[in-house]
Amino acid sequence: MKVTREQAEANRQKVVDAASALFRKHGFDGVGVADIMKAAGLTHGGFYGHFDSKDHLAAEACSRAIRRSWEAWINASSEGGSDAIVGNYLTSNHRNDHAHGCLFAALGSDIARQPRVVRRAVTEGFRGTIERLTRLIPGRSAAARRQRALATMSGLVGALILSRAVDDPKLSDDILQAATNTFGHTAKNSSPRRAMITSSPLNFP
Amino acid sequence: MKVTREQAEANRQKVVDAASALFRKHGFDGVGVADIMKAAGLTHGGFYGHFDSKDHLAAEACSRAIRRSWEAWINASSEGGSDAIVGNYLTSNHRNDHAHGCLFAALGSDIARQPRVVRRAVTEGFRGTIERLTRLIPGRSAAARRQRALATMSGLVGALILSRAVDDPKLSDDILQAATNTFGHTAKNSSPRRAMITSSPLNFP
DNA sequence: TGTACATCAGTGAACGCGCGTTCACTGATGTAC
DNA sequence: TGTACATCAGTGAACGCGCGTTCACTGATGTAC
Repeated sequence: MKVTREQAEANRQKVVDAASALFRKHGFDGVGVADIMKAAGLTHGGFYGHFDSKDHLAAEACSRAIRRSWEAWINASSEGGSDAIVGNYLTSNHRNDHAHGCLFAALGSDIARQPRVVRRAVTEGFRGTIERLTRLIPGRSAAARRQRALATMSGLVGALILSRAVDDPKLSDDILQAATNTFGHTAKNSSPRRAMITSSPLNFP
Repeated sequence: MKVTREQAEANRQKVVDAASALFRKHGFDGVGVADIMKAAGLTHGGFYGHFDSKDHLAAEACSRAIRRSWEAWINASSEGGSDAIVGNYLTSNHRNDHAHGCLFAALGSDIARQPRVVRRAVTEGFRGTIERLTRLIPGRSAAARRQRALATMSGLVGALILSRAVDDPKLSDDILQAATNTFGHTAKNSSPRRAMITSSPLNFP
């Protein structure tokens, strides 16, 4: 049955949103076109009226996931600078909620194996994130700030991925804790601390 | 046709080695049992004489991949300490050769979605790596050294994953460079450098 | 040591299933008059 | 504004393919005598 043009556009957006959550939760190969359409309240047959292929949807879903989540973190952390971002990012809430968290952490090692469309979308999303992060980070020169942004990003993404990979909750917490202390506090050479990592002041996106 | 017991055991090892490379290169879902057996010079039918399931092979392949590669880096870097490890790890050779590189970087974000056997194997491999890394890293207390090991590991894995995800070679190099400067040099607050990242003194495992 | 037989590592066809994609169809929407 | 028709968003069956796994079979190995 046909549907109004606005409804059709709204349905399209629901599909992208559903994909953006499901891909992050189950991986690109762990979720099918039919699953995504079902989550959006539709049937799979109509998929190709909206998208050229599963890969094209994946590219859109990645762009949106990156923009949404990082915009929220960066906006919420604009006053606290990079330390606030680290604190908002490295929470156990974020670790436990793959579906709405950082796409680089949820799908990072898969992206290198994805087709061109997806990699391009992710690369642009990454570039945008780094640009905004660079503005928030202190440093003498623009180059120094960008370098710190790139390194901080690496530390955050790596820590979240490892904390999720590991089977032991204690070890997982240790990883988040170590990364929080190392990347989050300006005083870098401090000895281990026991800051709160169990929840975030920001209910992350 | 039957085969000597030693030959059978050798074949089994070849399968694990093939799997360890192919999984890192193409992902768990990107390679099939038949592909692995073919790479080991066998046919797929004999697979279940050696392994209970694809997942059980994956667990063994992960253990071996982690042990092999990290033993090599740590042994080769034992004199230079953590700086040497960072230098040996964050090379463009390593970035370009997924099949023989760090398993955490190659499959990191997939591991959280793998069955128990695989996650357990990876967790034990990670623990072992951190223990050895902790011994190499300077620091006042054991806790401080372990914290530095965990954070350094996060930085390395994250940087390699992002440098592979990104579509633009220049940006990819920038990530490796930033991580090398940040995690590799004891003088942490130095401004950006142009150290060589294009190749490693060690032809990594 | 030599022979006869049981064992079992490896082979290749087959099964069942899920996936990405296609397609004929439906019926409400949008448009021409 | 009202009517008749064309459009097209969404449906659900179907197709082709690849995958993990099973199984009857083969023939060299290992063993009992």
